[in-house]
Amino acid sequence: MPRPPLLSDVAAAAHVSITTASRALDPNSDHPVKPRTRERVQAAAARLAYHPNPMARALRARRSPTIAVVVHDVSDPYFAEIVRGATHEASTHGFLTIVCNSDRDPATELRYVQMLCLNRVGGVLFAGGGLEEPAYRRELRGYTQSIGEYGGAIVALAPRAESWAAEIPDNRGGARMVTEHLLSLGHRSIAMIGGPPFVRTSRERELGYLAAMEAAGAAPWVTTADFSRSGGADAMSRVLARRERRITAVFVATDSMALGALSELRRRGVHVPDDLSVAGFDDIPGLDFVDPSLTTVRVPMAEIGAAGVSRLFGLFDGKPGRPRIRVHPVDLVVRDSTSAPRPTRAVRLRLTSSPASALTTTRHRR
Amino acid sequence: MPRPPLLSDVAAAAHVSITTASRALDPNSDHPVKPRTRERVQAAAARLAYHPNPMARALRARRSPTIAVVVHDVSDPYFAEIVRGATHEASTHGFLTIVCNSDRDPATELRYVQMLCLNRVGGVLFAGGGLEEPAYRRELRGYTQSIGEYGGAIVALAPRAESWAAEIPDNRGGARMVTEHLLSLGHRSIAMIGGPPFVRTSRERELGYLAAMEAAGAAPWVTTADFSRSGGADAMSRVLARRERRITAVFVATDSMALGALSELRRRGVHVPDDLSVAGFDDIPGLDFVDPSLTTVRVPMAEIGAAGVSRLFGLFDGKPGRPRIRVHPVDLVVRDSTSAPRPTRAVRLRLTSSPASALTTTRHRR
DNA sequence: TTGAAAGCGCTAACAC
DNA sequence: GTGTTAGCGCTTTCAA
Repeated sequence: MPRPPLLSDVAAAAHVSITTASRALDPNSDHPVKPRTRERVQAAAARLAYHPNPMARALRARRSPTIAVVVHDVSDPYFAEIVRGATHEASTHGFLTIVCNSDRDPATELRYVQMLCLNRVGGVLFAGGGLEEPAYRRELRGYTQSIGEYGGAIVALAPRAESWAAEIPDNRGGARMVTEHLLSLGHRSIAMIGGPPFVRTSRERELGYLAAMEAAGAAPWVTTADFSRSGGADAMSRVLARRERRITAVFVATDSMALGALSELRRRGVHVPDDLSVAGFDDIPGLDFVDPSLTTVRVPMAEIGAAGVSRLFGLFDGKPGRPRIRVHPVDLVVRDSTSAPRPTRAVRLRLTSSPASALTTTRHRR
Repeated sequence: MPRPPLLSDVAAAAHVSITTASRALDPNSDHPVKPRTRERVQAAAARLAYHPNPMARALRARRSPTIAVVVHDVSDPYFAEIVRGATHEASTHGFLTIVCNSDRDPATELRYVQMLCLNRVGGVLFAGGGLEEPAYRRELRGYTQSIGEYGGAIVALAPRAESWAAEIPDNRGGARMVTEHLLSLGHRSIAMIGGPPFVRTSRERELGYLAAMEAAGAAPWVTTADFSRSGGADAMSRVLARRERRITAVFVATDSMALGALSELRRRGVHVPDDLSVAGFDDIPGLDFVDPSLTTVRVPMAEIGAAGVSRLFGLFDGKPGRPRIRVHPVDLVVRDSTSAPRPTRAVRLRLTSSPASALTTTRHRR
């Protein structure tokens, strides 16, 4: 196989100059080209199987046909799903997707963003939350600013302090919804295992929980953990250790932590949902296969990844899109890990007085 | 912030030509440069925070400082781990990593590889197995060949028909090991749920199982499924439906399928490991948190991803590395899903009595 | 030891 | 409508 065909080959084959060939092949060009000439060029290009060299283009356009996704951890199903959605969408635009795994380390993330900036990627998706730390934010700002200067776009897929365009799940609404589900089953004593307090997603989910609890006149109780399975397990121990009041249900801020929590409960012989109801958040793949299958809030992760990419392309074309922050609706998915609390006297009273037809209202959208 | 500094800025600041500046800054250049000049240039570069433009370099070098990983599905923990290992290693070399998600669709994979080829990526890691289909192989060969022609490297991370350099897990040895573990516990009637027969990884794992069974004089029995959880669940039904001979243990070719199999057993009230021992393969993250925790074969997925990238860099430097196929050792990880077989009677009772009562307990299956 | 000049493959002023 | 020319930012002949 000889060297790949160049634009000059096409031009020669069609008996036109390189410029004309370029124009005839560029669909976005508004420069006039005689229809017959265009045809000839296109035919030649097709015959030679010509494909423009993206690097030469990129050098000239000062921007490469790639987008990047910055995640905390690709092995986390939440981020993996986002990456899947994003790569798919990007490929439909003829863009390649670079994945940067920060390992939750600010320095690593910063190094990546610098490389992205140097490489003039078309756009960057920040899939996870950012630190509030001033030094980090300042340096990040420097890079993202220069990305903006050469025409690159930035979109956040989680709530952040930076005022970027964003495509985020309805964390607060979802948390309220799942808490209300628990309340409607008759639970009053509902604890929450939240994510790290300095992450905005954690805060939003906590706010939803608090709002629902307050509206119901129930007393909230929150403990936090990192987003890991083992963190969830440890937090669950803390919930169980609490003696002031018997907890009958726990809302866990992410499915990963909920999985850890479930395993801890199993270890201790606490039956779910009979002894304790547990609900998660995200609906990562495979929850149908755990025992008991986990009630959770479905976040359209892949769709959010794809929407982020679409947003990026919108920004290229100069349309910022409003609102700046687009919130994606989430669904409550009721499975087997939640049920009415075990009939202690007080609880039974409530159940009989209020028609708790919870299961019929399970899949409302917001 | 003004425009990023160019090599010409550095040259001007150091009072040398851009040629000299380029040479002074290039560590691989063997062209002589007076030490004092070099120092001056380096100082200027540091002062201006100069970073060479990768796109300009790439255009000239006809190769970009990126590698790509082609996976079947990033959401599959197996591939996600490989991606994690690969991106990490690539970043230590200053390379960015492109992720291509084929969705197990040959046409999609082919489109991606073409884009990679056009974009002159430095190297490509094929993380999954390939099809045997001639048309697919021919077209793929065309692309990979031209990748080779411009100096790009290719490495496989799973056994393939193509004669590329490869870094693969010891599928056969691992399968033998886990089957021997089952045999040593006293099992004789061990079924296997294999992967798709046209995937080499499946075949290798099956070969390991068969070898162990044969060596023990035990009769093998294999059924296959795609690599999904639901496929594993269905296959487990088939195992249980088998009546010719009582199965006491099942080796499942991947953890994902094993997870599906476990959920099916739970649904039917078959206790693991008392009624049936189950072992998987891969050791994807989170297996400690399922119930019962799964005995499996640990594949160093992230290490294989990283080794693939190292291999790529070795190939750049012209050292093919031998052997062409490097096999990574795997470990048996014994957890709670395997134990000695129960006395005959009890098992038969459970197995025959369970299926009917099972269906009532399922709710949300997809 | 240094520098001038010619590209890498493409796009876009600016003529004609 | 078409072509000529000048770069995008860098590396590498070739000459001095």
